Amino acid sequence: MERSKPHSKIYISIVHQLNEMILRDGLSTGDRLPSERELSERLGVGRSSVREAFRALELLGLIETRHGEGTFLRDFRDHRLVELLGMFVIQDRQAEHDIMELKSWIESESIHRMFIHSEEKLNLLFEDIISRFNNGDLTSISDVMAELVQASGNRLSYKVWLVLHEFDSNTQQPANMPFDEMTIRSIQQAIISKNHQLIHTLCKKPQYE
Amino acid sequence: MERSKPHSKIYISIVHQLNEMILRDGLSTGDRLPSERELSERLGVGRSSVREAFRALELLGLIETRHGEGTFLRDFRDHRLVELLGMFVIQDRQAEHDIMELKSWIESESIHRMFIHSEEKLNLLFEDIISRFNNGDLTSISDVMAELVQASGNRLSYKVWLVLHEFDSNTQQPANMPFDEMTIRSIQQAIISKNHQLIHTLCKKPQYE
DNA sequence: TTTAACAATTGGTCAGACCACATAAATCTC
DNA sequence: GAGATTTATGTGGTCTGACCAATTGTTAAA
Repeated sequence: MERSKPHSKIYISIVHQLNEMILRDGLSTGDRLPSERELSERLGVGRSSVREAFRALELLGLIETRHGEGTFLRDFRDHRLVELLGMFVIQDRQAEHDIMELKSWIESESIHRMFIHSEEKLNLLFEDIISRFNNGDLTSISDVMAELVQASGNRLSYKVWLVLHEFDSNTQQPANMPFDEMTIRSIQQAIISKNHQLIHTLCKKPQYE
Repeated sequence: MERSKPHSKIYISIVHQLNEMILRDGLSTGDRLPSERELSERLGVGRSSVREAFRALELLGLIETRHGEGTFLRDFRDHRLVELLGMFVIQDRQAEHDIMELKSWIESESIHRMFIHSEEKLNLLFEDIISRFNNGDLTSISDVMAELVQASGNRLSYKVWLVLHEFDSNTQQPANMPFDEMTIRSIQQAIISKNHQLIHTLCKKPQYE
C-alpha cells in the first residue's frame, strides 16, 4: 500500500482521497463532508493539511464551508473558474477596451439568443423584471442587463459577464443609457419583434478598433 | 482600522492582496513571490493563513512552490482548473454544452470581426498560417482557430477561448472538421468575401437547446 | 582553484491553543 | 407542560511555535 503519491504533498493526496471518498460514498450536492478534525484523525495527517486541501477546493467553489456547521459539497455549476482566471489572467490594465468589447458582445449575443423564446415566456420574464424594478430591487440598467444575460440560459456566459462587469464598473462610469420603465419596455419589444437594429441601437456596441 | 473585509476569510483576502501585489509590481510568469514567513509578517496574519492562500492558488496551477526555493508565478495557461473541475464535476452535459457554445460564439465573433481587415492584411495572415501549417507547427484545426481568434485583436477573448478550448479538448474528441490546406484556404476566402453563411457552415455552431 | 562542510532561508507538516459561530440539550420561568 | 433561556458540544477560523526537509550561498579545508 501507500503508493498513492510519494512525491506529492499531503494536501494534494487529501484532495485525491476526498475525490475517491465522494465517488465511493456517492455523495452529491449539499451532502456534508467529514469535519476537519475527523478527517485529520482518520487520514492520519495534521488538521492544517486538511484545511489546505479544503481551502483550495473552497476557493474553486467545489465545496462550501459554513462556520460552525461544517463543509458541504457544492453544486459544481457554482465553480469559480471564471473569477479565478479573471483575477490572474486579466492583468493588463490597458485592455479595458477588450473587456468592454467582450462584455457588450455577450450582452448582444444573449439577447439575440432570446429570440427563440416564445412571446409569453418573454412577457413573463419582463413582468418580473419590471416589478423588481419598481420594487427598487434593480438599481441600474446594468442590473437589468444582468437579468437578461442570465435568462439567456448559458450560465457560463453569465459568469463571464459578471466578471467583466465587475471590472469595467470599477473603471467606467455608466449613465450612458436612461434607466426607466420605458427603456426596459422598449428592450422587451425589440426582442419580441426580433428587431436586430433596435437592439443594436439600445445596446450600443463599442466600435472595433 | 481593519474594516477591509470583516465577512471574508483571511486566506481569501490574502488571495486578493496577492493579486493586487502582482498587478502593482508588474510581476509576471516566473517571478518570485515573497516567502510565506515574510508575507505573514508583512500582512500581519499567521503563516498558516498565507499557506492556505498559496496552497489554493497552487492547486489551481496559478503559482508554483518549490521546496527550499520559494513560490513563483506560473503561466496562466498551466492552470489546472479544468482537471480539477473534471475530477469533481463529472456528468454535467449542460456545463459542457455551455462551454462549447461560448467557445463557438467567440470563434464566430472573432472571424466576423476580421471582416474589417483589408484583403492584403488577411492574405498576409493566412500566408503565415499556411506556412506554419506546412511546417508542422499547427497540428490541428483548433490550432488554426486559435490563430484566427488571436488575430481578431481582442486578447481577452483569446485568453477566454484558450481556457474553454482546454476544457473541451479534454472531454470532447475533435475530428469533426478536416485539417488540410484546402480547408484553411476556404476559411480565408469566406472571410475575404465576407460570406457569413459559409463561415457558419465551416464553424458549425452547436444547436441551441 | 576545487571541494567539502556548514549556515541561512524557505517550504512541509504537525500539535495545540483560543476564538467565533451554530445547534442541540438541559434548565429555568411562567 | 409550553416556551424562553442558558449551557454544552461540535465545527470552522486563526495564530503561534516547533521540527523536518530541500535548496542555496558562504565558508573552510584540501
